[in-house]
Amino acid sequence: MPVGTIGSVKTMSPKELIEDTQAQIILGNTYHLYMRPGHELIKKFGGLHKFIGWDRPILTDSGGFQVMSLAGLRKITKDGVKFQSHLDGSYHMFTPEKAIEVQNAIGADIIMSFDECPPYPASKDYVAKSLKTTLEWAKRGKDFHKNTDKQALFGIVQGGIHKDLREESAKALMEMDFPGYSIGGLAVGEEKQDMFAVTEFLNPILPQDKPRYLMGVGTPSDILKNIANGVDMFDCVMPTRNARKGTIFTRNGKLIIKAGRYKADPRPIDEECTCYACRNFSRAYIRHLFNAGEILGLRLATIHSLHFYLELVGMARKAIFEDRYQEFMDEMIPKLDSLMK
RNA sequence: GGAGAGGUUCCCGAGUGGUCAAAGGGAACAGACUGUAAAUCUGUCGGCGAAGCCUUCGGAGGUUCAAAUCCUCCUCUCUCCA
Repeated sequence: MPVGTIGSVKTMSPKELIEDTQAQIILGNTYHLYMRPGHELIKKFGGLHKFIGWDRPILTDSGGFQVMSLAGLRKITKDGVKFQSHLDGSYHMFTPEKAIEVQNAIGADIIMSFDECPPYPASKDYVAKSLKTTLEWAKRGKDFHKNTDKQALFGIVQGGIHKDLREESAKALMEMDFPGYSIGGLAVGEEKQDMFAVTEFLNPILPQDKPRYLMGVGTPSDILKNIANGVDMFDCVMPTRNARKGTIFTRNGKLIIKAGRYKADPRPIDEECTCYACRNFSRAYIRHLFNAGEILGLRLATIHSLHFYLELVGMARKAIFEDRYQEFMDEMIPKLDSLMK
């Protein structure tokens, strides 16, 4: 799922997302859309789909991630989180009910419980306490959410890298019976092996017939490995953010387009790729656009990276259906996170 | 022809006796980025393996313990006047 935090997958029009990257669903963010332009305004426009001109599914994150990423601007209490706006310094109270109310107004198809995403490292005591709060908030949010026919509310499994806490979290949420389960609090600085250990551990615990969404992950190889651990859905800013900063993902590894080695390289970003950027433009040209600060460079890099991510998971899906996923991973992973030289 | 200003490390540009291998910016080069306060941030940027040494501030001499900085001549550029 490409990430469009404030109602826009940066540099991409909905038309490009559909035609050039094959995106089926995108993300929005409750905290950011609440702060600007405001959920009431979005509601007046008939919801986020209409406001941004996107008629495919949308998933909104609840603002739980901002509890961590805006740590300097908020205070957590049992009732919720008091944020100080990163835009104008004004104070705003987010409660689990408020997060649902805002998400109801925004109108995404899949919405998230309000959670605390604990930082890493954090003491186990802290993670346990935070988890308890997050579970209470999940219950409160679920009780508050009435629009269940049109908006599927997911619970978020927390618990850091601790298996006992993860199990406690998953089972408590399953008791509440959500239509889908998110796995949060990973890829926040812990060792990769710890992240994979958590998804592997949760795989047999979470229900088979409900989607599992690993929040905020990740690199191409992270995604393939977590698919092997039973994850169905991913979102990550990496393909878009890194593309804008000149690191482009390909099936042969990361390509840093600004590197001098591509100055006169006539090849496309990826010779096997069929995306718009690769069909029409050389590495030399895209590098030139980046070095000259031209917006088109950011756009072409984003088109390619999103196209690649979505193609990659499409290939993974196909490999699963053909019962050769392990083989597929063994072939792809060594290349994916290498640095193209 | 006369008067004045100036030539600094890839570029622009500080620096007017020692703390200067020389501020700052740009360019260049290398990298980071995981539920987006991000078209951002970090590092390198004369040579040698570090302490240190060597070469460098238009050119050639000179003064001084010490010169990018002071003096002499040469050379080139720019501005104004004729």
